[in-house]
Amino acid sequence: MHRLTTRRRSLHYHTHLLSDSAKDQNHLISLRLRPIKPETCVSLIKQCGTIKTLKSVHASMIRSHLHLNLFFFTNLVSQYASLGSVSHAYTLFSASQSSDAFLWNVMIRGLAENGRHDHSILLYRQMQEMGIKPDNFTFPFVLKACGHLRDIEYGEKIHRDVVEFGYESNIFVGNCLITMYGRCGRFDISRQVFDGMPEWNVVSWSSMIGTYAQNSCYEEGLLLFFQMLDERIRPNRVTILNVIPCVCRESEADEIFRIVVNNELNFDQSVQNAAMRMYSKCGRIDIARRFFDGILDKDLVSWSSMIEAYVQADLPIEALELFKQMNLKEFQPDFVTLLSVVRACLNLASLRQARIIHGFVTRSFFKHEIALETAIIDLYVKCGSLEYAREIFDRMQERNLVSWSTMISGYGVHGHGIEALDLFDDMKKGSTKPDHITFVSILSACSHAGLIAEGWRCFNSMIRDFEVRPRSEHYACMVDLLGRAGQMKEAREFIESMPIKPDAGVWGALLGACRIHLNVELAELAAKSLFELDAENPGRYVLLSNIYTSLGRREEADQIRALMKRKGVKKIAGHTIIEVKNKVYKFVVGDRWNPQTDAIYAELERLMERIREEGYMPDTNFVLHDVEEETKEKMLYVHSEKLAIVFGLLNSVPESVIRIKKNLRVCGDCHTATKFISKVTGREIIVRDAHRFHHFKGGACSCGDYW
DNA sequence: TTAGGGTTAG
Repeated sequence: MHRLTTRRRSLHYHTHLLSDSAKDQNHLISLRLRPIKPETCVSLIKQCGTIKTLKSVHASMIRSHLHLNLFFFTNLVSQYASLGSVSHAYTLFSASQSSDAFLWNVMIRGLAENGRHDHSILLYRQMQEMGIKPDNFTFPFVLKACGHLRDIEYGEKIHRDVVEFGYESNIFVGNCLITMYGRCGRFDISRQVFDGMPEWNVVSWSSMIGTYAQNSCYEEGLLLFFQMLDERIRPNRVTILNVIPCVCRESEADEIFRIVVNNELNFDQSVQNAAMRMYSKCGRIDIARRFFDGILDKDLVSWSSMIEAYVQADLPIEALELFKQMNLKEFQPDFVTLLSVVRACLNLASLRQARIIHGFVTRSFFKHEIALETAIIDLYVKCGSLEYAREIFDRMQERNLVSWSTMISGYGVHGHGIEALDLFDDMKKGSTKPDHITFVSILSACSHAGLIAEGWRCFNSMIRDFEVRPRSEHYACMVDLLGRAGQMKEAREFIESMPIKPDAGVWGALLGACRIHLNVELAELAAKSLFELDAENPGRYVLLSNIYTSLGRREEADQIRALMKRKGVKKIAGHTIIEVKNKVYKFVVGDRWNPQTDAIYAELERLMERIREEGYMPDTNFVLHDVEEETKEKMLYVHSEKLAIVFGLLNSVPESVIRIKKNLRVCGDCHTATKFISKVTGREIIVRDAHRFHHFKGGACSCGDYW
């Protein structure tokens, strides 16, 4: 990350140099005309806009036999550093015969401002070893460096120095302490410093608010902001930038916006960008878009923020469209933008889009950023292509824990348990140690593939070999593993033997297993806990209701539906998406929005007839409504999965693979029907559901009917 | 004092 910051900084300097070059030309000409006088020396140094000019001034000073005293030295060091040349500054600094705190401060600041935070701290240490006392200018620079490095230990040491040298009541030092502790995640100490200060300025308030924002203490941040207004302190634009991340409600957003207007604060680009994010976070993507459209000179952050807003709002198509427009305007996406765009694609499940974005990344400056490469591996996994995912994984220059875990879980969700285990073995041979997430990946891979003995082996090796203590997620994976395999008694005993209290994930795994094996007794036990622990989750109620329906216990199923209504829990509407000829189409149950609706329904009718001849029997247990059998069958026919598949069949070349994505778990009847469809049409159909992947081919599914 | 996000599972 620091590398990126430096890169951005140098880019900034570059433009800065260009704009100043004309001014510098005049500067150089005037230098040649007259010798340098001591009294004009410092102002000449400060006017230099490029290293080249500064070097000429420096040379003229030597040519003019000017005595380079400490004051001139310090100004030269400072100017070299602020023009981005730390090496020149440091050479000069080291060459100085004498030194004082001023010179050291300038060098420490120069290092910190050029992203060399660790060196800046090192220099602070050396300064003390040399017996030079730090002053009220030293502390802010070096505290800032500690904040950047998240080095709280050294930050605390400097805090002790602050007390020792008697700068505890200095408002500037205090403000920097607040920020340093905040960046290190200790907002509680920041608050102690804030409360202990003898006086505050607008920076103190802003820093404390920003600290709360950074540590996700939004309530506290907002509270302090309004307290600040009560104290009649006028906020500035940085206060606004700091408080904006704390805003979670539309009414608060309106209030902040009103304050900006009333105080006539500069509504510049960064405030506009922030306002945009504020409204998008409150769920008002429309207002965010209005702000975006209103920004006259949009910068990369504006575009990036709006794209991310669409991703957050689960509007991937809009996000990608904006990305396209951004490229047309010849904005080069950077690391942050690309990560957003990858996440947009992830929600779309479009392999074609994944290829395009991958191409973009490959041509960009950031192609070997591990986070981005890993995100793309995950993207290919989620778009159904393990081959591409593995290709990138194998070609990575560097892999970290996350890359390994991603690839392992990729094999897992596609039901390739053996490959996941092989990769896990490879990982163990190297220097990367698996963590708790790797174990979730490998255990769920075993579960998806029904590998019970291997699952047990992994679970037992967690603490023994890797000192990873099982968490509730791992217990949930084991319950899932045992339950899917029908070992219901073992699953129950496993839960009873847990050393920690089972959470919703554990009970949910048991309930899911009960749905497959129709075990009402255990289902009711699990549901009892779930209706307390996870009362808002509609999926839990639907599962139990389905179990009752499957066993013909309609009254109890009705009771569950009534319970949902009473509690105000709404079923999530299912939908399926499919991409055809570069366009993404979305289907809901009984959908008639598609322009090809008539053709789809006609083909559906024909297809259903054909698979019936092959032996398909509609499983009407998956229809919740209390209606006649024949109507039930009709309702199954129009499930979004089936509509999307038929649409895919109608609009793709023979023998191509059909890929669809469902937002919920695929319905049991659709699963059976899809197996038959893959057989009669000879097509491969890949379904991504909320849980895993199903590869349908020749009448069978890769999940082995476990899901 | 300050800007967009932070990759893996469930």
